[in-house]
Amino acid sequence: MTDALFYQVAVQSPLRRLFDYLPPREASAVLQPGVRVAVPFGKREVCGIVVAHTCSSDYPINKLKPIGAVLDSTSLLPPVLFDVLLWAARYYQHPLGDVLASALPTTLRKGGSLPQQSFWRLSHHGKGLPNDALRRAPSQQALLQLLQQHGSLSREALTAAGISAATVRSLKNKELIESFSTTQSGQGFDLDGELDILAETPLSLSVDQQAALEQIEFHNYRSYLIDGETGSGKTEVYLQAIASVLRHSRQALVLIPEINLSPQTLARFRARFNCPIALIHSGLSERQRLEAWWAAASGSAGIIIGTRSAAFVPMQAPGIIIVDEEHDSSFKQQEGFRYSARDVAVMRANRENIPLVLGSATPSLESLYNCEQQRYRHLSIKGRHGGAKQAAWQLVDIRHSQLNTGFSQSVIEAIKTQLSEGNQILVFLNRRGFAPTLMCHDCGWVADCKHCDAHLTVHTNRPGLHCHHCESRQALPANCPHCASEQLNYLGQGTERSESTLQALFPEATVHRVDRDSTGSKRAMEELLEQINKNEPCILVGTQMLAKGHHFPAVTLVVVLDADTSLFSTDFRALEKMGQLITQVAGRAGRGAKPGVVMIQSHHCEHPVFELLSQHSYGKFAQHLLQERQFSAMPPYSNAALIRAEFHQGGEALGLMQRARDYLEGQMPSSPALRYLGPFPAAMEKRNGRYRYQLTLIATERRSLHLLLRGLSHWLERDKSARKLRWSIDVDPQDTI
DNA sequence: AGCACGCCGACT
DNA sequence: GTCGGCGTGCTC
Repeated sequence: MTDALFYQVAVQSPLRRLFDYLPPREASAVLQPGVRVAVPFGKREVCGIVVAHTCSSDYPINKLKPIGAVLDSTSLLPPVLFDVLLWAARYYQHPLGDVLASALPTTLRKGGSLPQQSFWRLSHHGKGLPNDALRRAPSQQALLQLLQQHGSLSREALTAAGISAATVRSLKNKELIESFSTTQSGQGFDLDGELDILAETPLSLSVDQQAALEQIEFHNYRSYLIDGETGSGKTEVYLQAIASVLRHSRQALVLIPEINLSPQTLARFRARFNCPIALIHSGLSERQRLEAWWAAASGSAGIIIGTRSAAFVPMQAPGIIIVDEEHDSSFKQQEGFRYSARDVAVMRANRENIPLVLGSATPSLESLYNCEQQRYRHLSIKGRHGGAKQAAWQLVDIRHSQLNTGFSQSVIEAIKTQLSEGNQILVFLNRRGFAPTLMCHDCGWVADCKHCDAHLTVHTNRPGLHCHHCESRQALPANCPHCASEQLNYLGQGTERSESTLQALFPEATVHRVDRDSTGSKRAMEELLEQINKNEPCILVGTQMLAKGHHFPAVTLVVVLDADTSLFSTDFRALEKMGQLITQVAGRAGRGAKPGVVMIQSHHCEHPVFELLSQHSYGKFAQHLLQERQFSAMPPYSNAALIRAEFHQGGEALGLMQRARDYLEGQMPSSPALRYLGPFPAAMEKRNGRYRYQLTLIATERRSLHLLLRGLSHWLERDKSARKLRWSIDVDPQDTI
């Protein structure tokens, strides 16, 4: 019993602990952290990941089982990334097995192997042939000679050398050659035979761009926030920073929001660099995902562009991480492992000792705060590169005014003028469907969802009543189900209604609707964008899909139909999000000599945020919000966590949250430095048939919050009644507190 | 999460 | 008589 050896293995399960195993029966060197192993787990065999080895185990030794097969000779996760994953599991209070799995494509998670490449070589028999063999079959002879020269060649290399599949097959049938496969190798990215990494001359930089680029230190960690309005040329700074990294044979990781990678942006990357670019996003097939992941991990890709999950992709030689549109909420995963890819990127860059560049025209309050605290370096890029003029803002007070299904007279006039001048108009309304409510005029009955605390939305395009919070749908009734009246009224407006209103007002104009219903598929969206980019006069009506990432050079008028909903939201980030959205939309208005106009309809035009935003100063607006957050000691001036519970019977979920609060207060009593809020019903108490409650923790000290959450996660895991209902811990939550 | 065991209703 | 509903318990 001198040199006992046990392995601590993480398996994908909701249990926040590791499992001890005996070494595999077949002797091997000590397994390193990150190596995948097949282990017996309950009644099944699963793929686990070695986390550590120890010389003792708390578990009864006679109950320990040995590791089955060892799946990797070396770890798939480089040590620094492995540390980042361990950190993330602790920070977000999530089971390590799940966290480690998020760094692997599904194939590898389930124990599959790395992409294999098949090669052909001479068989034993083939090696013995004289040089002039097969003289009468020239193409077969050519293949033999190639293999004699090179030893072995991949299928692709043979095709490139002009060898047909038929030739290969004949030699195989004669048993002169044989195939074998190995893991695709990829040491360092291939410049495609070019001498320089650059495939084109970079654009010349403005003074601000140059200054920003010069601030970036490439050989150590530091975070930079590049703050520059739409069109100021952030992308060019990224490209030139990436070029420096590639010249040192290091890789660049670029994180982008979901759905945000426009073909134009990708084309720009491809045109600039002579190196392979790996794309990692949700649209990939499993095969493509594995290939892209391996291109990053093996080092064959110089640039990796990906959405949230790419924050965890292994890299052979990381050189820089860039997070574009860092304020975007899609960087935060909203279920399961609730991490923020942006914050993970900061930690990863820190551990890798490489620069991190965050970019946005409308930075998050968190990042601005970090600049204030000197944790990030703030780099501003001013002025639009093309010299386009700033958009003019116009607040439209709609109190007392006659609205035509949501449109004020002055907005209608403005649209008419812009159309007559051959321009495009963008109408923004954050509500899908035709009308958010169906109500009986005679008895007041309202169409409600059976499964959610929400009204059903009237849709005319795919006619029916749809719930926007669960899957439920039903036909549009002809009569009130309560009093049989035929007087059913549509209250309020969604994008479908605005579309038909605009079409009625401007029968000769083209109206495009852009929302999840009209452009469900990627293809539909691309076609629409192509149509819009012909720059012919038209009206675009849509939800926030319109605001994200796309560039519409012919738009000269932007209309925000309803800015009021965000002013009175229970979500403490609603104002921040509204300011970001409106600023982003406004940034797209105007072209060349034609300045844009932004019209905002509100019942509360005197609200200070409009004043701040309309002076073209997102910065001042953000400062204002930061002061409010500081005053109320909310994030980023404090640290928040949200404990949620849901169940089809409300009482039990609420009861659990109440007991969770009691437990927490027993650990650390409430104080100004540690506030407990709730448990309260969630913003929508019942959703999809489940009753939802939440408990909020707000702490000035991150450390004490984490200590508390650590205890709570174990308490919840041990609690018998908690096992049957769904609960979660959300660190740095995005939504309602 | 999976997967088993376990004890009560409508089917060949 | 059994197929199968999902409650409850466990995984080194």
